[in-house]
Amino acid sequence: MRHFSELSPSALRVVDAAEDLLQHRGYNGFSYDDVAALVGIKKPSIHHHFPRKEDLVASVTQRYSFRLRAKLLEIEGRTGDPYERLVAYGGLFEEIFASGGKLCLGGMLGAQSESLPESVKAEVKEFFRINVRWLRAMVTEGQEAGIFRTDSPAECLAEVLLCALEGSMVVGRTLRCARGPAEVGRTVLAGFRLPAAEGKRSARVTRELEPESP
Amino acid sequence: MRHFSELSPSALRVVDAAEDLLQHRGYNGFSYDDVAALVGIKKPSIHHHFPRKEDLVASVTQRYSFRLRAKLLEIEGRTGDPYERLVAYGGLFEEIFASGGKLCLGGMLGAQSESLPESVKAEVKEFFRINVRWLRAMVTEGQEAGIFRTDSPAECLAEVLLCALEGSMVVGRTLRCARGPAEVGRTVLAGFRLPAAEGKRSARVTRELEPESP
DNA sequence: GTCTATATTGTGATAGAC
DNA sequence: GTCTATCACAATATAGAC
Repeated sequence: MRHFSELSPSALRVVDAAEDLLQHRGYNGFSYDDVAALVGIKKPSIHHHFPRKEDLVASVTQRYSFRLRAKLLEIEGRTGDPYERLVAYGGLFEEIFASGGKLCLGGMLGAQSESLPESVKAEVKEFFRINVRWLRAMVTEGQEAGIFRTDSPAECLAEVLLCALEGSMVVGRTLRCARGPAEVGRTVLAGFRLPAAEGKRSARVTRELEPESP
Repeated sequence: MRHFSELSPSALRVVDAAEDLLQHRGYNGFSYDDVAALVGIKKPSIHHHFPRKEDLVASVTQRYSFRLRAKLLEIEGRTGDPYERLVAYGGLFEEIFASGGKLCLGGMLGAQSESLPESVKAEVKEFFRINVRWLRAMVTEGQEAGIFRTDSPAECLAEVLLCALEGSMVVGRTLRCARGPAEVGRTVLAGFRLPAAEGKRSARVTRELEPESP
């Protein structure tokens, strides 16, 4: 697959439109006609940029993961405290959800996993791996700093936060009175903290993240 | 809509097949032909029982909620301890997920909410309401018994557990190494408990659930 | 209740002109 | 890059016989 950084301006507008449609309606919930209508060109022009739907959605997901990495880096630059970083991470989900009730692209495609072409499934898997890897590193820092519980492995706490945030969008989309991702995230994180750590900040915040290649 | 208890044996087999397809592939991920193939009859016979897809899926969801109510009652009969009850609740999600990687029907349809007919959306909403109402009652009992944190409202903790369990199926379906719903549920619940309450059981377990009508 | 046959529309995709 | 025209097929849905 061509990397999205090599896409033409027109192709990028197609990716923008497809991303929005995907987050609202899922893989089987939008058509090339829908994309064409949003972009303001005709259906065959979409096929010119992305011959198959599979190509288009894989590109959208690839860019989505790239942007996630940038946001995680931005959070790392904003604060060194692992707890604050995880709160900010929940803010990413809140931001998406508040922007018109969109679902996380990973959550939407993950739910529809069994209807997806392999290439798309692989991109979704990579998206979740990026999340879990980063979260695990943050939780590990918090545990080593003595502010997080250690009765569960870091990876388990990491996945719990991810699952709760993904789920909060699914439930919140249907149940009007439901909490948003930000509040769900804060509540989950409160359960991670050791009672003695209330108000405490991490002493060791400069530890580098492990490199991304497995 | 006709109540599912009045459905003929043939119609029930249609509902069975549609439920399975819905949990695997979602609303736009299956067709009347798929249902017909599973049941072993032809497409127009499906239309005879459920004229529109909307009718079929609404019936599936209605029955799904009914069965949930039965399972919640069964849990209440099994143990009086609110913590144990919530662990058993997580077991319901584990059971679904372990049964061929199915998603919770509510989670699947909730994600695709914006592609659903109104009648189906209403049934999904009711499904989530049943969950949250029951969970809130259990959490409240745990709080009053002094085993759960009270720094968050019962409804907030209730929604966190629901969201984490729904999310665990979405993430777990894509990420092979992910925790299952049961472990996610137990980890969330560990975060609900007050440190002093470790090993403690609720003293007051006979409180009735509030009636279902709001 | 089930079937064959058919209508209608939508959808992913291609050919080929500009 | 974009278009018109078109294809092949799948999907929801209906008519009417058995």
